[in-house]
Amino acid sequence: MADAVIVGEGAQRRLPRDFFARPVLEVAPELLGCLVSHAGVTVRLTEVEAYAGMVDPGSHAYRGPTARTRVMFGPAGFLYVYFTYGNHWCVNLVCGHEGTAEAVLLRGAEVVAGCELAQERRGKARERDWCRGPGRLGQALALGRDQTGRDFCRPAIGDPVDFVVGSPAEPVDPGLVRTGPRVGISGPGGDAATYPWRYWLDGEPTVSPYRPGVARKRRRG
DNA sequence: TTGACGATTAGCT
DNA sequence: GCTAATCGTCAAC
Repeated sequence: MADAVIVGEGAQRRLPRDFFARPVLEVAPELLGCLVSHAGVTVRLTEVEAYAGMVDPGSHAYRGPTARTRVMFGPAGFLYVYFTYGNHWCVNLVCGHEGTAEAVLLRGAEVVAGCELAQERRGKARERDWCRGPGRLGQALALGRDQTGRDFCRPAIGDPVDFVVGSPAEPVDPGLVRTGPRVGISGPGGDAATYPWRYWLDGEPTVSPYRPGVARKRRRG
């Protein structure tokens, strides 16, 4: 059953590449409620953010491809995992068409299977904080540098540690979907901070707290 | 080769 | 509420 996410007695189908190969602003809200499984833990997404590549000053891809961001410029259906603040790994799902560098950052989720593993990885954190924030989510799912570039639309043959994005176990009420400015954005465009490209499910305790980006001095040069 | 910065978090007041 | 921790990345030198 490498082609599905297992939750209890149910199995949700892996989302196909066609699902991700669309404009990121269409894909991102539809990911809410979807199941993500990796390394023995399955979560239900409650919060995501869209990043629109080279036209988005808030995106890592804004300045064009680098060794780190190259995977974002490839086809949809691959993981972009980046390291930040000396401690944390954050995971993105590459979307859109090749060359557009669009991606969805997974920011918040609820653990629905593999609770013991998630708790072990998250130490003494409370259950609602296991995946509350992109760094925590990455830790609970045991994601790191090795996962960048992984094709999550195709079963990992011979690899017991698969990464799967599956359809929701239960339909999501569209009336619960909220949008707002993205967290921590303070890029050179300024306006990027105001784009309402953060999506979350209203009332979910696993949605991370909003924090505006801090204004910084211009980099030298 | 260098050093400022960061799509954050945990811990403390 | 505030801030230290921590290190990969990338632009500048």
